[in-house]
Amino acid sequence: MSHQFVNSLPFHLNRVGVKLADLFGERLAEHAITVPMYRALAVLHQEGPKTLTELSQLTNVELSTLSRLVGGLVKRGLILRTRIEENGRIVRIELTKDGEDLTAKLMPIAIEYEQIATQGIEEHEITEVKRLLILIYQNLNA
Amino acid sequence: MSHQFVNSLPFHLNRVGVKLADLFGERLAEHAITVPMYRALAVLHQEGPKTLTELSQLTNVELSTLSRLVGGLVKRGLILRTRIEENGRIVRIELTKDGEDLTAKLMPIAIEYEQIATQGIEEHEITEVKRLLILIYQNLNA
DNA sequence: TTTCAATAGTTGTCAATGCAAATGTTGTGA
DNA sequence: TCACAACATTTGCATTGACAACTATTGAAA
Repeated sequence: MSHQFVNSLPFHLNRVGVKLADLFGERLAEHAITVPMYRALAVLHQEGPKTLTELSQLTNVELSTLSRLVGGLVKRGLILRTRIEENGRIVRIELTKDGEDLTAKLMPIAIEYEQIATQGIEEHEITEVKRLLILIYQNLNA
Repeated sequence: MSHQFVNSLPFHLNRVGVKLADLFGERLAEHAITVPMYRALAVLHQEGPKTLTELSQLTNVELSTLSRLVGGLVKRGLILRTRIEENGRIVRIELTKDGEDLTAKLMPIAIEYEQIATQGIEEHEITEVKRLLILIYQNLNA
């Protein structure tokens, strides 16, 4: 069978990814939060304090973009950014109480959209999709 | 189980999508083509002439962005853009010979990356992922 | 038919993004 | 310990991209 762009994996991935981010982004906007911001908040909530580089890798947000994004969240009192004592280059990024509270309010919205997305699909099928997406990611990084 | 962002479907989708676009985009850059440009070219190649709105829906590129993107490709002689006779509002967008030729050269690169991405994964598993991504997309549009 | 709403596309403006250069800090070999 | 490479983050600058406003054309109601 010849290659058909509109049936390719990248096409389907992009289409779903864009749509999901659009919908979720609309809802986040009510809280003056963007999707990349949410990614940062959610990772910090789940994984605890991180350096900028770590956070960049975990959120797939480019370093310079993330640096400014974090700056904004610091100004809004949602994030704390401190140079650590042991190594003056490294920065420790963590949620404040306000940041934790806001993230806790936003997570149900994320869950809601994940539920909408996976309606009528078996739990084990979603698990399988995730497993394959992890494999694909590993392939791309090899 | 509590919701874990770094195990959520959106997380995996975004991660793979960004990585794939990065890698493919690097290769396209040698031809002065961006990923959104390639999407437009590939859709036109596969589906034939389209209006701007149709092309926007098929490529998931925003209208105003696409308008300028198409403008650029017209200047480079890869695309033809003509107002149709029956309806002066509508624009007919199609590949030129040069556009067809270039797209034919780029498609193997897309196929190459799809192969890299799916290495070691069974054909039927990829088919299944695509099927589920289509379902998810439908859920999001309902 | 005339007016007004709807449609299709383009352009103005400004925020978001990313690369590359700059800053500041730590590690390392002579 | 001194010079310099490597590292972590930030900032300058130029591009991209999106929303909203605008233009042009068509359809539809009065």
